[in-house]
Order: sequence, then structure tokens, then C-alpha cells
Amino acid sequence: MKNLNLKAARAAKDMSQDDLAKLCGVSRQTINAIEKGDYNPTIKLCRSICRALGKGLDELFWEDDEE
Amino acid sequence: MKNLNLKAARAAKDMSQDDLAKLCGVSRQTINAIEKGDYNPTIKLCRSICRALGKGLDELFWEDDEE
DNA sequence: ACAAAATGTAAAATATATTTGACATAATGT
DNA sequence: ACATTATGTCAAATATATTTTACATTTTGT
Repeated sequence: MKNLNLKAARAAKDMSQDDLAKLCGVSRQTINAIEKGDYNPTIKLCRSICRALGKGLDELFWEDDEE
Repeated sequence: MKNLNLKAARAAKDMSQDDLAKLCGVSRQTINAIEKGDYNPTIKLCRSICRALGKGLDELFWEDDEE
């Protein structure tokens, strides 16, 4: 499922996917894929994204519906 | 660096690395490596570990000192 | 002291995250 | 309408997470 929390947090900082990608040192496609969903990034990248957006892991990457 | 939060949370539930590994559907070595540190698990596995131990992502997998 | 369980660690194989390059479409500003 | 930026998506290549097998050491219980 899509990661709308991430999309919203990025929008709140007026950052493009490319901006965020550069801040995190990954490719734009990776950020796009994470927002799109059905992707499984590493915790290190998640932390990097959280730092760039000033959010916590639970705020951006928690999911309840995943058995 | 070692993940002592994880080690402590597991100990608090009186679980062996193998117990936790089975609950998360991964190998014992993977859990061992994560506790040992210098490992970079996927967010999906982190969530699985958090559910098994009743903790949040920020409690078990946040790191301040990672530029 | 002994046995059993738990942990630490390593090398080779496999699965999968991420990159690169590329192209198409949607959105935005002038 | 036009140019520019942002987004969605794909296939092939590369990097790395995870498994499997295996063995050594430590810890725990009796």
C-alpha cells in the first residue's frame, strides 16, 4: 500500500522526490517506489528519510495491517 | 554498534534468539547479526520484530549517531 | 562435572534492495 | 501554447540482506 505519511511529510517541507533522494543519498526511483508502496527499504534508509523530514520511524514507517 | 535495546526487550520476554527468529520467520543468524550490530535489516523485518516484542520502531531501531 | 541450550561467527549460495538509463505522462509557471 | 519540473514506471545491472550449513564457545540447569 502507498506510504501517504511519507508523501505528506515531504510535501510539508516542499521537497520533490528528487530533493529527498539527494538528501538521503539514494536514487529518485527508490523514493518513488517507497511512496508508491509494496517496497521494503532498509532501516538505515528509513532513518535517513526520517532525519531529512524531521519525523520518527513510527510516524513514517509503521504499518498495522501486515500480518 | 550493538543493538542493546533489542537484546533487552527480548530478554524481558524471556525469548531466545531462535524463538524470536521463528516468530519473525527469519533465521537465528539474522537476529544474532542484528543484535550484534553493523547490520542493516529491512523495515519489514524491523516491524516484525517490533510486533513480536511489543515495542515501537523508534524504541528498537532508532539511532542518533549515524550521519 | 556433565549435558543441553544459547550464543557468536564464517563462507558460499540465494533472494531482494537499489542503481542506472531511459521514456512517458502529469503538473506548474510564464 | 510552450518550456520546465515533478512524477510514474520499466528492464538490466549491481550491491547487499538473508539463508543454509557448519562449528566453536558460553551459559544454564541438574
